Formats: sequence, C-alpha cells, structure tokens
Amino acid sequence: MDPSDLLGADALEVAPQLLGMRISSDIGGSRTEVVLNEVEAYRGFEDPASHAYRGQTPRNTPMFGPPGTLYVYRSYGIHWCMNITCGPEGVASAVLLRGGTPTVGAPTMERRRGRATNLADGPGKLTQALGVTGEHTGTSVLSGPISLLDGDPTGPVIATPRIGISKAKDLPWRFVMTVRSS
DNA sequence: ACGAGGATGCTCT
DNA sequence: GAGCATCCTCGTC
Repeated sequence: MDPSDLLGADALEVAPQLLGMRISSDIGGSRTEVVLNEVEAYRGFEDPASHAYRGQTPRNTPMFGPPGTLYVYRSYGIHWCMNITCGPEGVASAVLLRGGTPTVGAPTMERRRGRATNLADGPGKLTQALGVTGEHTGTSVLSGPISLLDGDPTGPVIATPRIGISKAKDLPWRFVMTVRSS
C-alpha cells in the first residue's frame, strides 16, 4: 500500500501496516535505509501515554500536523526518538518507530553508532543510525530527506504492551514483526 | 542471561 | 523541580 494513502488512518490501524515498510534517509551525502520491524501507536488526547494527551504544546505541535509529519523529540536528555504523524490534520495520532533492520548504508550507520552490531534495534538507536535529530521534526516523510517507502512484511506480526511508559501500560499497542528463522 | 545504575537536557507544572 | 515513549557498561549468577 502506498504510504500516502495509509497515513490518514488512525495510529492503531496504521502502526502494524508500517512493519515491512522502509525508512530512507538522505543526510550529509549519505543514504541509509532500514526495514521497520517494531513500532508503537500513540493516540493523542485519547491516550494517557501520548505526549499530546494534555493538548498541544510547542514540543508536540508536529503531532497535530498533516499525516506524514515527523515528530522528533529528545528522550532522557540523550537520544532522539521519531514518530510519524497520522490521522487527519488536527488529530494528534502518531506512530513511534522503535526498530528496523539495516538494508542500505550499513557502514554509515556503523560510523554514526560507533559500533557494528545492534545498529537500529531500539528507538534511540534507529534515529542515530539514520542521522535523524530534532532539526528534522516537522518535516514530511512524503517529501523530505527522511522518507517512508512502501514494503511488505517478511514475517508474522504480534501485538504486545508498549515499552517504557508508566500510564496505559497494558494496552497492546506495540507491534513487532518477528524474524523468520529459516 | 540478567539487573542495577548512571549519563544527560529539555518540557511542562 | 519532577519526570521522562533510552542506551550502555559493568557487576553478579
């Protein structure tokens, strides 16, 4: 399915369908790309764990933008985490990208990460591998240097509770594409 | 294999 | 001033 046709739906519907799709990054003359295998849905004012639960603020403003807008925020003072805004403009529905499998530009990712393994298997690692930072918040994955490309799942998808949150922690809104073993 | 603890900065109350 | 949508290292078992 073409990403631009998908992102207008609610985060809970979009999230599992992003698994198998690709995130491509063209930054500093280097192209890198991963296949998404872990995401989480956040549903704006209906979701106590969402950054937009209490309404619009300077930080979360991109979540209220048109579908496909990137919302990048700093996590624990150190890492960057990236979301793709979905749902209609004005509805702060978004999907947090938590992990991917490197497919293009592995040497660049290794240099950015400072190691050769576990390049993008976590939200902070994923942004670091792709070179995504706060300067990319508000850009569109339909036209910017960080873009969402079509792709298909390569394994079964399971739903689990979301990671690292203290509110609404039991909702199974984390989606993981398990790796085919043979 | 697993758990504890520290690094670090920004946002909102 | 509290609270994070994390990651890494180092200590145990």
